[in-house]
Amino acid sequence: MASGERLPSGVLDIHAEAEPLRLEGFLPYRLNMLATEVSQTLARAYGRKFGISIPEWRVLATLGQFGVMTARDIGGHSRMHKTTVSRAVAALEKRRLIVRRANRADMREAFLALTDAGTTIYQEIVPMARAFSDSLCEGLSETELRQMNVLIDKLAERVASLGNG
Amino acid sequence: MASGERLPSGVLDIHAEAEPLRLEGFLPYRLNMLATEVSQTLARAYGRKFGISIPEWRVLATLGQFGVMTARDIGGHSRMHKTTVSRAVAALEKRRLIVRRANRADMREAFLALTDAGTTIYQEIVPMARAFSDSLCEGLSETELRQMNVLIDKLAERVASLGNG
DNA sequence: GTGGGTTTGTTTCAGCTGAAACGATCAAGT
DNA sequence: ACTTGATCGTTTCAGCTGAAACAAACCCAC
Repeated sequence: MASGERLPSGVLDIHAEAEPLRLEGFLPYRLNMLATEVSQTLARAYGRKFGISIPEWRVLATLGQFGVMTARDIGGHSRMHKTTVSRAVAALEKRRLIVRRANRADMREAFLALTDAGTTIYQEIVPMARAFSDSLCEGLSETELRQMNVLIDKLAERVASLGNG
Repeated sequence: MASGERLPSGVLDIHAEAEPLRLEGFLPYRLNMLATEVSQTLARAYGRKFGISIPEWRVLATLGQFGVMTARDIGGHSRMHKTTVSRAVAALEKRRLIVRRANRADMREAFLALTDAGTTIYQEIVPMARAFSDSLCEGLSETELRQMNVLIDKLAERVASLGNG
């Protein structure tokens, strides 16, 4: 049976097989393909150039944006698992791209911040990331871009409520 | 400096720091967050119920859609790495959800197809996946949904050309 | 202050992933 | 037929991921 075809009205086809799912038209699948491709293409770019993994880039990006943060807050903002953050932070600290300073008011956590070297790399990656994003959005009108962001927000809100509720 | 603010025209601020990147407004990041959340929420649903991983579900879905295929074609259509396909196929075959039949015309490859048990599970997952997708798209108008698909296509095409060219 | 429960961050461990090497098969040229 | 090179699929191996266990520090009621 062709997609979109209908049974004669009033007839319930209890015994018919379910219509097969066309994967390439299935929104969750389409979203995931696109996002994976986008993410990996960008990651290849800065990975080749700076030897930075995705979690490491996210830590750099978060610290570049907010200045000083704890590992917990970095994870919260960039939605990374605390173990992922812990390892990315350890790697970046070893390469002296970030520093860890004690919080005397709470010795469990530590304040993290970019070093000068870290800031330098950050400021090299940011234009690369922006150029990539701009190039990606080339061909989308201003209206389409706004629409895309609205749609992402709506879907994100929806999936969050599906996951929890 | 606030986002969107401009320097006085004619002035190049050679020495100014680059504007920090707002991660939560950065399209590649936003896309990835959304897709990951959508994918994992759906995977949790059929994972809990049927003990099926994402690669396994993709193999089932591809075979459910196309009937008989080789591992190579499954990977090509669902964009999975050949080792991922190989392992998903082995697991599904062990559970007798798919069968492998030799291609006498080319003994390197094998024809794969759903068994009755595999078809049964497939036909149970499909409505669940459809319901999830429908529920996700609730709140999006027909127009917005069309627009979303147009935008995904445009971005996918664009990122493909960025990756290769 | 002490004990019980919580929070921050690290480590351990088991599972997943993909690059690379591999065996088997095929196709084409000689 | 034999060699060469490509293709299909599996296995190996090294790296990444997150759940769970853990240590250290915190908070608070008693």
